Amino acid sequence: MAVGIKDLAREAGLSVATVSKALNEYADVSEETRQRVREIARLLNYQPNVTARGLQSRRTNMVGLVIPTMEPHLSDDPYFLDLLAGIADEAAEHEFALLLTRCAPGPKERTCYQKIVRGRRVDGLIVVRTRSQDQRVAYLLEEGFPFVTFGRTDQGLDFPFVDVDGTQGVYDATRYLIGLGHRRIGFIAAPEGLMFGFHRQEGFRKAMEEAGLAMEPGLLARGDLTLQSGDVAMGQLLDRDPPPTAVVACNDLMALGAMRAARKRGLWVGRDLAVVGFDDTHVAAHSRPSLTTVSQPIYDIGILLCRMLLQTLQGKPLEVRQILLRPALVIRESSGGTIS
Amino acid sequence: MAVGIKDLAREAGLSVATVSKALNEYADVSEETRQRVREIARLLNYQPNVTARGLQSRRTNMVGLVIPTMEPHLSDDPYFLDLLAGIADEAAEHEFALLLTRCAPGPKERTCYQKIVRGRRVDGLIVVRTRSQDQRVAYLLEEGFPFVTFGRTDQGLDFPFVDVDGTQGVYDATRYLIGLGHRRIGFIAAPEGLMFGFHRQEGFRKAMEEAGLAMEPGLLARGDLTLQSGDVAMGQLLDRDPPPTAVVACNDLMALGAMRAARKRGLWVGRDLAVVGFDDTHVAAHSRPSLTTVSQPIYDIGILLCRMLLQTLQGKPLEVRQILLRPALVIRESSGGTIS
DNA sequence: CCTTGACCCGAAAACGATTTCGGAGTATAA
DNA sequence: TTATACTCCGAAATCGTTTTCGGGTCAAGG
Repeated sequence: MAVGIKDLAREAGLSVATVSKALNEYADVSEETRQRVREIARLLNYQPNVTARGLQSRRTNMVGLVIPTMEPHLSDDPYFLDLLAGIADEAAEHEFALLLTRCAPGPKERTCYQKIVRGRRVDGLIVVRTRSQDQRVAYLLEEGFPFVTFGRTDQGLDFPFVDVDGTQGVYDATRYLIGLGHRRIGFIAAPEGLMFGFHRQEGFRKAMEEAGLAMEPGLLARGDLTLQSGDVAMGQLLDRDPPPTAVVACNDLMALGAMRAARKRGLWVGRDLAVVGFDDTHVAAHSRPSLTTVSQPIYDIGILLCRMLLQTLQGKPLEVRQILLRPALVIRESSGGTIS
Repeated sequence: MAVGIKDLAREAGLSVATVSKALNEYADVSEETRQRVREIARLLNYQPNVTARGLQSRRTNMVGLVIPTMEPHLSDDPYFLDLLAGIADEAAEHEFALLLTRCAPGPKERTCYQKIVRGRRVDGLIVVRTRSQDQRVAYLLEEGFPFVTFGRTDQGLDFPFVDVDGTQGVYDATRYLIGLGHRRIGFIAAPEGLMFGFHRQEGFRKAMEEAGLAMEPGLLARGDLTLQSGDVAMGQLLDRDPPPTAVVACNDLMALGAMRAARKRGLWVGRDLAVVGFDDTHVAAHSRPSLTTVSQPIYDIGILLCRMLLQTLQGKPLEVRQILLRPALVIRESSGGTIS
């Protein structure tokens, strides 16, 4: 059933070597045989065995991505899909494929990466959702394995990355709220260790400090990025006396949860209370009230990440190894809270 | 840098053959050497080269999935991500990885599949979003390549699949609307050729027919599954005179678009007008008003699909080759439309 | 006529593992 | 003592390509 290069050789009355060279644009094969071989290959629908070719060339033509979420359901992070789309599209553009795995952060993670790296399962990796002390980055650097990350880390290592300036984003959002007159602003943080959560929180701190506003510990809650946790966190914030008049959440999902919690208490978000999120996922635009949030071009980031990785795989050094994108504040209904 | 089986052999003073057998639980190697080899492998952090192993075993330990959407951004189909998660999780469970590609339906599609199949890039494929005359299914069957689909087709071919009974789902939803007193019910259909769209529309037709209600052509609009197209389609429906009092959309996204269109015309969905969707994506639960929709266990479907595929790859015949799941109507606010 | 070079082609060695098969060594039975 | 069986181990083939390197043919040049 499967037709190999030997079949072509037999059919053409040539050696496999010549056939191989004919198909791969070698110079030392006559134009005539090249055409003949091509024709036969077309007729027999020949496609070279990727594995064999990979063994010989020591390349897999695949980039890998390990999704590091805890929960089985991924839709909690809707932006992952757009990121994947960007990566897959750019990869396809260069005849690469995307190898997808999932592995929760933890002790098994190292093994997972070892299998991929030492087993040469892919040519390069894209690491997402970086952590402050990221063992994955350290490991890949130590192995000298090609990779690019989405996000920076906090361990003083040098490696190529693309990141969104979360500090700037949340800073802008918070200043906007302050500009509206808000003074008691709550913050729903991400789990500790997540680099993007840290940066975003920094933006909040900075904006508040600049405005001479105290950051009450009581106005800082922490969630785990899920909608439910945003609901719970918002409940804690609203229990304060006096409660905040505005709340910044570390991501859209928690912002949505926060809105739900407010609603349950009879508060009208966008009037009694302002809420802003981060990510500008599709839900943000179509929730009621629509969510004011900070937008990052996630699909394009996927493209960018993949492009950078592929370029290093080709041996070409990157002109720009580290990219920090400035996100944009998107103002919608949820931030129209009254100045209390 | 890379440590191969030869390195282990040299280190252990054994032949590569013995080392290989020691690591692979062969009987003809003494317990003592087995232990020693294992220890050395552990120390050197040996991981067998996946490509070489694959060439020998003629298996890649990968399942493939080609995403067949037209648009670059995938979030239009939020459920894809959960499906991927299910597949990836189940694959990981069996030491498999998921190879992801994207290829829009069209003439290039066949080439894309040929490369994968004849190039033996993966051991088996998962085909999603089946079409009535699906060339992909026909091709895979013709090649005798292992695959499972999410969705049936309309070409009288026999192959393993998992599907959700869209007819039943929309039937239930429509009957529910009829039960509320609605008589003029619109339908926003999916692009032609998509099998799930056909089934869902059938459910609508059946319910209407049973209730003795006419299916006016003017109350049938067609979208392309995006939110925008739902908006447009709803516009057309509301231009009818008299307009429908309820609308069933083929998926949640178009339902959301429909709600937006209604809102733009000053209609209050859930009071002036009923809208129901299909999929029960996360947006559905958190839109305002929340969306009444038909729910399918998409993550579990991913698990199921992958499990079926892996089982056939192991040579075990499937006890159940074709699975039709019954979806559940989830009643929320958007269907609370007045009986006109 | 011999040499040189250009032009094609094929034998064979990789790539890194697995798997077959035979052989050496030792213990047991005749 | 010899035959037999059993335990381990290693040489070599294999998977399907690519790539190196040498050789054969033929025309042109000396």
